[in-house]
Amino acid sequence: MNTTYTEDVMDEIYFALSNQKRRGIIHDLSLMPSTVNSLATRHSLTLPAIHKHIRMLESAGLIMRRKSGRTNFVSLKNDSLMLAQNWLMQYHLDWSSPNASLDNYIAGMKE
Amino acid sequence: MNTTYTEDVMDEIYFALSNQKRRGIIHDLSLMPSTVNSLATRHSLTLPAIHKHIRMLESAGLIMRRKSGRTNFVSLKNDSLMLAQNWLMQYHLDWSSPNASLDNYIAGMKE
DNA sequence: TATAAACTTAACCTACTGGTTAACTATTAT
DNA sequence: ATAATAGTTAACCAGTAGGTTAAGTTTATA
Repeated sequence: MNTTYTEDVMDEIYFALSNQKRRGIIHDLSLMPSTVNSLATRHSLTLPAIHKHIRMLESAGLIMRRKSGRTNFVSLKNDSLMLAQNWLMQYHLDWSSPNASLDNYIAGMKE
Repeated sequence: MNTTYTEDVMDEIYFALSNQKRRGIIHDLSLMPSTVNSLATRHSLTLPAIHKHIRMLESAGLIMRRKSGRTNFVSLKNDSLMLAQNWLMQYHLDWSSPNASLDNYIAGMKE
């Protein structure tokens, strides 16, 4: 099983989420779809700038676009967000017992 | 309430997660704490290279280090992972109804 | 038909990533 | 005391991010 493809996608997804403006865009879109122009205005970005963010988000599979006339409607696509979350979820298991293990480990090594 | 500090941390966390090797390191550490050398070997990275990854992960609050003699033990720190997950969680609410909203939205705009 | 609107693309810039090799520091072992 | 181990730091490099301004394209409007 080759997991490299998935890993590359994960890289893209997390990178897309690593920018406050892009997280803001995702937040906006979680409330309702929007246009490129409207997103640019609300996030105080020029059109070329928002364009780049949108392309990144789209390439990561986090959003989708649909053209209607000259207007581009952008909306959230949930699949990739789920992928990111699923990865994080696997480390949720033992969050109840925080960092106790390190001391034990070091103690064990010193014997 | 100023959320900028938290947003900057979020940037760091997600950026840290946007690299396969760093995710691999986190995975390793989720199983047991490790040393810098051991991580370098297992991920086929030179010491300076792994050092940079570790510094990023530490700066993002995802891991912690403890020096014992000349050896550095690295272990997972769960707080930041939780922060990242919490952000993703808020978009989990309506994942049952995927992308139906866009068509409705466009239809609404066209009236 | 001419103009405006809504993007898109190109070219440019500074800063940072992720790796390298080489040199350095601090601790442990012979 | 010398040498090996474990890690850090510095200097370098190609590639990319995230912004800019300017120019181009497609669709709607007056």
